[in-house]
Amino acid sequence: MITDTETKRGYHHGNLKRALVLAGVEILEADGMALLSLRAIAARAGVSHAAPKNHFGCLRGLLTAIAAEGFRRHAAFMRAGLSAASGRKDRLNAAMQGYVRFAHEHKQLFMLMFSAQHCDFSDPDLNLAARASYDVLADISAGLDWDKANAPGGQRRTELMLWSFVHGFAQLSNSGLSGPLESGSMAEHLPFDIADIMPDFSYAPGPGPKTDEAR
Amino acid sequence: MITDTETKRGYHHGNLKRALVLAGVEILEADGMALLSLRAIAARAGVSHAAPKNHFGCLRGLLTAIAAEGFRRHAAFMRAGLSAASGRKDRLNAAMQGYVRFAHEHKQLFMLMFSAQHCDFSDPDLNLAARASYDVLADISAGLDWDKANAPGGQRRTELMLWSFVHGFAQLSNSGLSGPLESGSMAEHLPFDIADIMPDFSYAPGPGPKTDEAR
DNA sequence: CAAGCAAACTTTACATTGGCAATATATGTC
DNA sequence: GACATATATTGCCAATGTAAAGTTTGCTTG
Repeated sequence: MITDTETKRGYHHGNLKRALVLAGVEILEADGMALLSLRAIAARAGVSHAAPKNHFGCLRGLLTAIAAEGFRRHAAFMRAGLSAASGRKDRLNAAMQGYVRFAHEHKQLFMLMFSAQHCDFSDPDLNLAARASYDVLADISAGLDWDKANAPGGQRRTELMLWSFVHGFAQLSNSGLSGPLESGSMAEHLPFDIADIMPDFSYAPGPGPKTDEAR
Repeated sequence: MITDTETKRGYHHGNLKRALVLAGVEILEADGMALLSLRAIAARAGVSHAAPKNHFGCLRGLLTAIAAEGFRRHAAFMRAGLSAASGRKDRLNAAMQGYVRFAHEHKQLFMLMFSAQHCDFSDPDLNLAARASYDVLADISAGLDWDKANAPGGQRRTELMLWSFVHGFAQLSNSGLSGPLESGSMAEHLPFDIADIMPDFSYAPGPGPKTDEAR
């Protein structure tokens, strides 16, 4: 019987599909995107460079699978930081800080995860993983009335706003373009507390009239 | 005398450096990033594949120059949309909408502009161009008191917030990851009016009390 | 148990790519 | 006009992704 661990017996690998994804992540974290070639991944998994074709169609398919793994770790990362927070606002902040911290601690993987050049975003598996990651933020922001207009679809817009904001910051601070703009430590975490910049947000338990309690 | 236009006389090109950048942008817009090879760019400019080395060191250098050109067009794009707007709030909205619209109408170029894999963000020229683009948003947001805490460095933080927000939205809507989340038309422009989501921001001419003109 | 068969992996081959070195040609300066 | 320099070309190389054909393994079926 073949275990799920890194077993490998002779000709047949056992679980090459998983091994390739893991090898890819390792190379990504160790050497960066530039050295993440199909041949390098295959070599690290101990197979020939043509082996991946059986499990993923081409390089793009393999990179897509690696990105999906990245999204799963991304979601887990946010949830882990979340468990320490108690209040609703604290939880929201923790999730967003986790988002940025993951991007910072796994620059290359994060870069791949959002690279349309390398990944196929129409892939169901990647979509599912990305969606799960998005849902972490969405769940927390449930009931958060950030959209004062309270228009139909306001919840979705609030989620998308949160995501846009935190993702843009992560991307910019990672790119180094915001580097010359700000001093170093700022890039490692969100320099904003949601409660500071958005002092008027309020949690609305029901679809009642927008309360202006926070002013 | 050699003009700045697409002149080319015999062996020496005249202004190959510029021609290569333009050729790169054209290929990018027509065929996408996947076909943007050093050889393809050189061929389109009508020179051999080794010619670019004299002007840019390697492919990375050329791509960096193309990205810089992208940032200049990006800034010009925002400024163009800006001229139609009158009020301060309208101008802020116009700039942000312009940001997103440029990203949408020039997906590939926008992608390259923020790709750390292809560009050298430490390049002075690219930095200058990116900074100029950033300054469009920064100028408009001058005096915008978004940071309620009004802490020292609040202006910088406000700028960075705006940039993060609009850039994140552009990136996500371009990636198609927000596609399954929202209906199509939403991706083409910011579904938020700054005045809607931020009804309490106020322009502070001096350090006086924040006026509530925007409601 | 044997034969067949499909899946998994390897080997080989090939077109394309970016970079390097050597060479050729044009431009400018004395 | 001659020499130095900038500019561009040719030829070459290692590395890459993909495709096709060949080999091994494990499962199924008679």
